[in-house]
Parts: sequence; structure tokens; C-alpha cells
Amino acid sequence: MALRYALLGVLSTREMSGYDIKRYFDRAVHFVWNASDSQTYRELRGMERDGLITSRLVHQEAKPNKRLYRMTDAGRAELDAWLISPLETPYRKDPFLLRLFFMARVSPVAAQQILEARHEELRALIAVGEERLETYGDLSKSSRPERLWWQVRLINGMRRMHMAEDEWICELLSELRSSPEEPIDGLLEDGAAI
Amino acid sequence: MALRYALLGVLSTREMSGYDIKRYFDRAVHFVWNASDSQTYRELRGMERDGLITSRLVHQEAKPNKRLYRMTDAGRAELDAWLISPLETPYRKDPFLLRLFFMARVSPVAAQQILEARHEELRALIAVGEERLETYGDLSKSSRPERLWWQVRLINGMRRMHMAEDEWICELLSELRSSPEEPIDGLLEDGAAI
DNA sequence: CGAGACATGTAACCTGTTACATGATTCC
DNA sequence: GGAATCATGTAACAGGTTACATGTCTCG
Repeated sequence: MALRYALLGVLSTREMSGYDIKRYFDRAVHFVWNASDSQTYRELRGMERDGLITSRLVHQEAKPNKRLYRMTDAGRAELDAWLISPLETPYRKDPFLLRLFFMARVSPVAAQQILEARHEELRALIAVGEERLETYGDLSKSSRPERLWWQVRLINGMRRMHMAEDEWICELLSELRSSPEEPIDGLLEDGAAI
Repeated sequence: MALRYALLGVLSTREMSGYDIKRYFDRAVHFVWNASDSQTYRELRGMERDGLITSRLVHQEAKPNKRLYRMTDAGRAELDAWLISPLETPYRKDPFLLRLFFMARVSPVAAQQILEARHEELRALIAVGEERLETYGDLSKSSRPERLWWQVRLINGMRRMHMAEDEWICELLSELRSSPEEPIDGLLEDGAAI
């Protein structure tokens, strides 16, 4: 259902086409949620069926026709109810962490390479976040300072989480580098205790 | 495909039934991946079809019959190839962060409640992690110290990430509490810049 | 002349969730 | 007597991915 709320949230600003929403997503929402084109279009139809949005067809010359979606009062109510609803279980499925769980199977050198790749990835994510924050700085000069209050804090929070992960990865790397000969054990046979 | 590798990883220690695997998952793998019973059994069948595991039926008195799965050489090769394969895109779908993205729609008081709930959740996760680390401490006294090398570091890493998130949440809370009257803006209409 | 913006979809498939079914044994 | 453990599944549905189809205009 989260996609539905993401779409409602974007549509809360103004009437948009599926294509507009997609662009908005790519620019702004991408780092907390995303969806393929086909899933977005499918979901929009479903939301219209359920009365959360309405649509009208707009004919265009020189461009393909488009369908503009607008949120209904029911949609607005649904979004606002979700925003203050109890948190769903915060259960992460992280393929990277899953990999580390079984890393004892590969050589320390191979493990190092995986960690280094993740380190580079995190560096890149952090850099992107910092760029975004700078752009925001410019924005708040020309406009009201409290524009995008939550968005700015969100990017900042993610930056901090990425930095925490990166520090951890770097420590793991130096542990691996300093003791390349130590034996490293895998799993307990009964999965006991951990 | 990640579930498949998680199952292969667990089966790399010994022959197990679907039920054993489930127990192992709940105890040990749960915090980086999980799956429902029915998905697990379905996936095991698929893995057998694809030659990654073999199974044999074991008849039991007083207990239901069971099917024991064992990894094949092909399965072992598949797992090891995955462990050193390039990282997939690390793209998070986080319903909590998605919520925050649209939080400007609700009152600061309601937002505070959401953040407090998350704070409690994180506190609980951190406590669980610390418990696990203690259990590990006991374990390494009785056994070889390098038992579960990766598992321990993994739990420690997650603890640190949770703590980073919690610090951020707490700062947000104090920002909200200290300026309850400030106007907070929502989204830009064109999703510009952020 | 080719790439990219504009614009919406279908079909097939894979992944994940929920509800249900079955039935003996053991422990409180 | 009721709950938990052991043990494996089916059926239906929801959520998500990938590949493909279509066609014009604009810009470099």
C-alpha cells in the first residue's frame, strides 16, 4: 500500500499526469521509494477505481494525449489517516547485510573487495546528499527559509545514517587488513544464540 | 533471488528440514531477511527443481514425516558466486522515511507522536542488539573466540546504524518541541531541486 | 540522423503475504 | 482442556519487475 500513499502525497500538491508523477518521483521521492512506470500506471487506475483520485483525458497536438489525475476528498482523508497511523514493523530486508551474514564462506580478500565496493557506494550516496543540501541552501535564500522543512531534514538524516554505515565498513576493512591470517568461523550448526 | 541465497546459506551448515530452516531463520537470520513458511516451502521446491538442493523423505513415528534438504555442488557454487558478485543497487524502500517526506501535512504534535514511536522502536532494537552481543560474549568464552566473526560484527553494525538514526530522530524531536509555532512548508509544486 | 522528451499502457512473470487445512504428542 | 511443538503444504491475492509496443516533435 505504500506506493499508493506515495502517489497520493505527490498528487496532494496539484493535478498531474502519470508522466509528471514519474518525473517528480525520480527527482524528489526516489531515495525513499520508487516504482516502475507500469506499476505506477496500474496503481493509478486502482486508486481511481477506489475513489481516491479522479482523472480527465486531455487531448494534445504534437504530443501524445494525457490523463490528468486529481486527488478527491476521500484520497486526502486516506493520506492524512496514513500519516498518523501506527508504524508498521520496521523490518529491513537488506541483501548486502544478508551477504555479510554468510561472508565466512569466501576468502578474506574477496570479502575485502565486497566491503570496498560498498564503501564506494556509500561515499557516492553521501556526496549526492551533500549536493542536495547545498542546492537547498540556495533555494532557501531566494524563497522562505522554512520551505521543504522535512525534506531537508530527511536528506540530512539519511546522510548521517550512510556515514555511520561507512564508518563501520571502514573499521571492518582495517580489521580484515590487519589480521589476514586469522581463521574466521562460519555459522553454528544449530543457529544457536545469535 | 535473495531468499534463495539465504536458504542456501543456511543449508551450507548441514542437512535440514523446512521446519529446521524456519527455526534457524527466526533465531539467526531474521534481522537481515525473512520469509513466510509458505514462501520458504515453495522456494525449496524450486531450488530442488533447479538442482541446487536434493531432498529425501524421512518417516517418523509420533511426529509428522519430514523432508530433509541437502545442498548440491551446484548449490554451493551458486552461493559462493553470489557472495562475491557485484552489489545490486542499494535502493531502500522505507515506509517510515516516506511518511516523513509528507509529514508537513499533519500538525507538529501529530508529527512528534510519530517520531516518538519510532524512537521507542529504535530503543527496543538497540536493546535487542546489545543482548545478542552479550550472549555472544558468553559464547566466545566457552568456545573459540573467532566463532561467528561476521555475525557479531553485523549485529554491532546494525546497532550503530540504529543509534545514528535514533540520534537524528531525537534532534528532530527537540527541534519540533522548541519551535511549535513556526510554519512548516510542504512540497514544491514542481518537485524542484530536492 | 539519432537521441531524448513526451505519454500510456499490456502481458508475463517473480516475489511476498494471508488464510486455511491436517493431526499426533507433550507440557502446564 | 488448551497451548505449543513438530511438519508440510495449497489457494488466492497483492506488490513489484522486465520486456515490449506505439508514435511525434525537438534539439544538437
